[in-house]
Amino acid sequence: MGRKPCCDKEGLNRGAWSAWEDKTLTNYIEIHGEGKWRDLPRRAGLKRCGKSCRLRWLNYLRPDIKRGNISAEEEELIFRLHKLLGNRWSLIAGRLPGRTDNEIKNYWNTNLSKRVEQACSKQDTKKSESHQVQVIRTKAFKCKNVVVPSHLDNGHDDDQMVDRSNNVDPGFLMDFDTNDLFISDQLLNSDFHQAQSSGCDQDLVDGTSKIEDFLMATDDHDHNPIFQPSDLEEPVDLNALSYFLNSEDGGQWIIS
DNA sequence: AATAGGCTCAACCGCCTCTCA
DNA sequence: TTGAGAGGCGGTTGAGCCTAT
Repeated sequence: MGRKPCCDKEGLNRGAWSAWEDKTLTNYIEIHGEGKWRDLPRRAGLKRCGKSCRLRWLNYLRPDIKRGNISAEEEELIFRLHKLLGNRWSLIAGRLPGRTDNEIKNYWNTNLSKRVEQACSKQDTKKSESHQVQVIRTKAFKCKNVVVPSHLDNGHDDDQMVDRSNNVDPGFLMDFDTNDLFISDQLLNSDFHQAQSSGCDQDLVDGTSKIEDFLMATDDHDHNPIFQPSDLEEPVDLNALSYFLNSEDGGQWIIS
């Protein structure tokens, strides 16, 4: 009944890892390499679940793990990537050498999320005065070429649509059911100078500029078959974004 | 010095995706 | 094409540490 557990939990150690277990796992992986996690505990002589071994190695024992405080630069990058990708911790971690998804997730939950909440409450106050950001977002979703799937375009007003896409940049629509990302023609036309001159905040301009770079990079059809001009009427899924982030071009624009 | 409450982060859980036979 | 198993992922938990009283 139900799914078979990944391993027999009877007689297995749980909780914090001992120094001996760490050493045993490290020695085994140094000799035999990563992978075959299910068999690894038995082969290595560890009384642990394979998943537990994998997690311990990836999050703690790997030699390239960077320990210590997150730098201001890393923090800025996490902010930007989270704004773009949402809670895609592994994707975010992929852009921060030596950092793990678990570490970034913890850091976000304990530090950055609070600051974002504070910033949002400040922004709400600001919005009630000028409605600048709201206007820009509404414009984005009213552009004629916005790709809106029929099951989302069900008569909700713009505000509700914006609420669903709060974790990505304005001009994007995130379908949380399918994880598809939709882009408005405001961004496709790259009218960022207008957005800038209209007085929207710097984060908005930075966010849209990043996506402009993304779209320009994906114009290289030979090297980026995932996203082509003919696809503009189709949703851009996050795998495409992931592909870009993991490409050389992606690294350049994130780091620069 | 004792302790209650808050915080951090390693570890676990369960679901999802990918791979391969 | 399909189903089982392995790996990967994000959310959650709880032990241990820190801080305020």
